[in-house]
Amino acid sequence: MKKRIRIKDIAAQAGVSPGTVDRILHNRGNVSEKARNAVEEVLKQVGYRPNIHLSGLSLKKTYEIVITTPHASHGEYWESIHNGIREAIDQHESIHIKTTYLTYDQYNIYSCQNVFTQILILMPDAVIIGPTFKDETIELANKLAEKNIPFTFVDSMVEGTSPLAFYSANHYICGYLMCKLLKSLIPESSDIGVLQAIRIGDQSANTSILRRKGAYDYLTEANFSNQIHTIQFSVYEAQGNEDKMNEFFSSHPNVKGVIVLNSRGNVVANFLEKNKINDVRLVCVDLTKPNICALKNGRINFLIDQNPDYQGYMAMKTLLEYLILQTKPKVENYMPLNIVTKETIDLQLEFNFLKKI
Amino acid sequence: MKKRIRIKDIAAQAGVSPGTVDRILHNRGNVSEKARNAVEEVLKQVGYRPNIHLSGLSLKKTYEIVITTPHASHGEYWESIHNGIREAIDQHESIHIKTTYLTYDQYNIYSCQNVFTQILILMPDAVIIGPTFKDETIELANKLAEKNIPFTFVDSMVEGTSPLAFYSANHYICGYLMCKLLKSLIPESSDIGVLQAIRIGDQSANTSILRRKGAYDYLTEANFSNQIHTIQFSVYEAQGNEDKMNEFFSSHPNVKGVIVLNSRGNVVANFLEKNKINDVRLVCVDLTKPNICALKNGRINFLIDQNPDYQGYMAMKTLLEYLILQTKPKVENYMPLNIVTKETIDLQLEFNFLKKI
DNA sequence: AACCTGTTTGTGTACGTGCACAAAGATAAT
DNA sequence: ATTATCTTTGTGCACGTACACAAACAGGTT
Repeated sequence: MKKRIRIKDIAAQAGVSPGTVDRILHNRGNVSEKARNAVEEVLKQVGYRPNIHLSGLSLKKTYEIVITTPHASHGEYWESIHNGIREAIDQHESIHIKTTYLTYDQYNIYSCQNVFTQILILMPDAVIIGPTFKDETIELANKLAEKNIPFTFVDSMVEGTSPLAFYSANHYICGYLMCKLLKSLIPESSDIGVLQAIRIGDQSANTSILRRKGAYDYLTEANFSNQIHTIQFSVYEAQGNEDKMNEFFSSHPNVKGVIVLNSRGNVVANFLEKNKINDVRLVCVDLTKPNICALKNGRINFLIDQNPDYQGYMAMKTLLEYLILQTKPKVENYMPLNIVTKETIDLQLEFNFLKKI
Repeated sequence: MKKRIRIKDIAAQAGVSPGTVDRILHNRGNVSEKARNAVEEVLKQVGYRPNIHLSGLSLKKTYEIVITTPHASHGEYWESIHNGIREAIDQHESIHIKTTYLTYDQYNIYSCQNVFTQILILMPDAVIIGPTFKDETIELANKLAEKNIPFTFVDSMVEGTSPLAFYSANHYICGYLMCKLLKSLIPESSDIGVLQAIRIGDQSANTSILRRKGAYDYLTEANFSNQIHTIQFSVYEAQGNEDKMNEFFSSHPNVKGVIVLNSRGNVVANFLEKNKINDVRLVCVDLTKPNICALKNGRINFLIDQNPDYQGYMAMKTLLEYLILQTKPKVENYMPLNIVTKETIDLQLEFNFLKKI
């Protein structure tokens, strides 16, 4: 049981006052070469780890942190990320934090541009970004970097930026896995359907694209010789989707398995339910309420959880520790992909809830 | 952004001094009815949540906590539980804790009895129990309850005891799930093998028994009409096991899938590898190094993770919060059962590691 | 009333850290 | 040498909580 090392101890060992050590630890300047060297020498030896909860206790500053993601109302996925962020703040209650949630319409590029402009005006201490539009995100990232404002990504990473860290599912592996699981559920002779959303504008950062690539690569590797059909899907027009699925399933009767690359798996599940199509297996992503429902009633066979709450939690935690302790985190962080079934869903949900860590 | 409520605030509102509030919060006695009522009234209204990290700061007491489990050397499973326990202690660094690890041989009842006697002599402030022998555990639990020493279970719960909480996988569902997954991997016509360890003595708390029940119940529900064969397995005699498996697989050529109810799935995997049996699928439990290896090389198809590190973490965290803040936790806590495959294992491992929460 | 005894209440300090402010040196200008 | 200015260093307080100790009160006995 080794004794914890304090600022006071370091000061004594280096032959200076605690104040001087504090100035060095926080880069406040006004320290002589001599003192700096002495203290840094000691620091190297002892491996000082400050206690963030006590730091917060006497910290005067209030940190302003902006969180920008698609509107949470567009799905519980983003809500979970927001919950994780709040959890991290709760845990660091001794630190004064002012959060501003600036969400945008993920299907409207102007909404996103507008919000990103606001962020730069606000000049926050840090930013959490849930990206959608690639070019806009890169521009924001560059401007933040210019101003030395640290930022983290949740949900996905955008190439060409230098975040403090990102927390994302590995969407490629996710797609790969979905197809592998689906294959184990359907007859050898069956075709496969791949459902994805239609997007307005060009956003190549899109998670669905990575998932799709993973899915196709799996099928290639597994020498899948039957047909693969794509279903395009609009997020807005419910009736149009109904028609499209109707047409799809009647013209492709040999499709016995479908993967849904976005979080709207429940729409397909409901369609199958309504039309009494009982021999089509479904593998989907995201533990949204309707998806959970469809998993429980057996329409969805496997559901992949990307741990959005944990993403948000870590994105915020990382920022706070960087702001207060200058801790440099691991940059690339891929979430575990949890495979959830009818049997394990309740355990999974309870866990996520009590992940009050 | 609601302001945090402090002891001082409560005191002011109740018209007493902070010292009095403190006495009430910590049941130190010597408080008049009048003062107690006034303070408890305020407490009801404001919902005071003390900050455990600051409590630790001025706490004089050193808590002695005993952890008793099977030897960690018997498998990385218990080591993971121990790691979780250490993690919780790390996080509450401001609290003075003295831990004593008293491990026993899980195949030797005398070893267990011996260790449990020692615990009672030590008179610790709290105990974490990883149970194996049912009767001995019940006796220990009763004696601890008599002395008002709180305790938590990890790995499994023993009926007839009243722990502060337990953190365990739902072994029944685990077995059920294993069979369900295995079924999706093998031909319709295949038989199934169920491998379990031989135990010395009678321990009906055994996790394997619950898993087995789950497995059989699944097969019944799914109207499985082929044969189910049991393989008995000794943990000690490696050569004997080799012979047993040899006999088993040659006399049951129609077994194309096996579930292993204990953590030694890798033994079967290695046997299949060595004997070039390529058409038998395996579903196993626990992310031990050899199991991970067998998963990666494709011999094990699904591996179930019971989150042992999280069990240990919560078991310790719960005790600390009870000791310091008198927080009464949720008693029954079943871990999520994570289904891990070749594709997701690396993500899962990285996550467990950085679960530095 | 004066004293003792036991109960109830209030006050003050320590814990580790951040930061404001005072003190002490150092350098330059008069 | 004195003063002013700037740099470097040290000191002390606040934060929220636990706990030791002192103060105040109540009741009973002489």
